[in-house]
Amino acid sequence: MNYVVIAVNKTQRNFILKQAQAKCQSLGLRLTEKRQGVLEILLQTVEPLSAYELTDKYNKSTNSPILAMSVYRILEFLESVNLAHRIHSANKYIACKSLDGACHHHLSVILVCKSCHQIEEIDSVQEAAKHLFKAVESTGFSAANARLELPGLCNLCKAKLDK
Amino acid sequence: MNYVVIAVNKTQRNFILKQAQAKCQSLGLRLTEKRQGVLEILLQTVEPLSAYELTDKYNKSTNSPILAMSVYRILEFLESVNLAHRIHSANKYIACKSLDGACHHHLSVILVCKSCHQIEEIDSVQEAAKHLFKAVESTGFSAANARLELPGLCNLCKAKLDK
DNA sequence: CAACTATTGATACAATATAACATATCAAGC
DNA sequence: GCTTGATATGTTATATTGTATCAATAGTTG
Repeated sequence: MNYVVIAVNKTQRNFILKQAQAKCQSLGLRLTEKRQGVLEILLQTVEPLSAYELTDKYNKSTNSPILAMSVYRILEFLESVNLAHRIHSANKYIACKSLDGACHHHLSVILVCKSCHQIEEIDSVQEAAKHLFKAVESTGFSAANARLELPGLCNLCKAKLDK
Repeated sequence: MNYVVIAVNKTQRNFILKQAQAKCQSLGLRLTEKRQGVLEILLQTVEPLSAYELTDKYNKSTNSPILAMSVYRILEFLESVNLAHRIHSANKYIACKSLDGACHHHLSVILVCKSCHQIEEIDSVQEAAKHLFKAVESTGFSAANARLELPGLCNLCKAKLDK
């Protein structure tokens, strides 16, 4: 069972957006128009986007443009409520596409393909991740609420390289 | 048992440098003077350094200065032979301070303290890391030779915050 | 409405990283 | 030794990513 998907369709997008709205409200925060707009673009996009790419996409899809500066601020906000993730190894950003309320985020695992640069956030290794976190915490380090970026080769690229 | 240390003394540094020399030689590669110089500075420094900080330190300690461009290239080289690691979440670099031949690098774990920004590369969670990697690989993704950056709070900072 | 806070706009700039081409150094074969 | 090819470094320019700062606007609360 894997509730995290790569490409979300329109229905899923709207569902996530509604959940996002609810989440912000329950935290006493505002998912403003611009913030929602940024999140929507991230949700519509399969590959991770840099802040500037995101800005461009945003401005091509609207007549009230936004500045890169604001996008950075909005990304920070979205990250703080776990609606978006920053991929440090690529300096890019993705929407969290979990459909089940984003409850696993304290130890989510993100696979980063070195060849095609696609990102996949997987839930199916929760158990193993939990063990690793426990092992780490037994050293005295608090690794709570961490995201794990795992570089490697995805299925498709491996197949291509095998040819 | 933990063979990875944070601060290495002069004896350890020389030992690591010798191992590094041997390693490069065995790979048919050259650990040139500049490359060794960069590695030495990384080894002498506890905190991770940015490429530019590294350049400055290098140039303060020599009369044949180096350019940031070269430092980037050298870091790339050192990384390719696992003598240095890039900390993506900080855009900084550290020397690998493993004293036992750097054999664990296909799944090393690096702890990054969000408060003091200290880095610790730990070997003591090998088993748990191995399991996680296996779980990931069972999804079809090849995560071999990956480094895991784990953000969190280190022992010392946790103690401080408890006060 | 007034005062306050949160959000966004706008400009400037810092920090990080890479591209492109030139030059130097080293090792191997002649 | 000399040439040649490969590797390494120098040099300059520029791209990319991210932050600081202050002004303006929108939303909220009394």
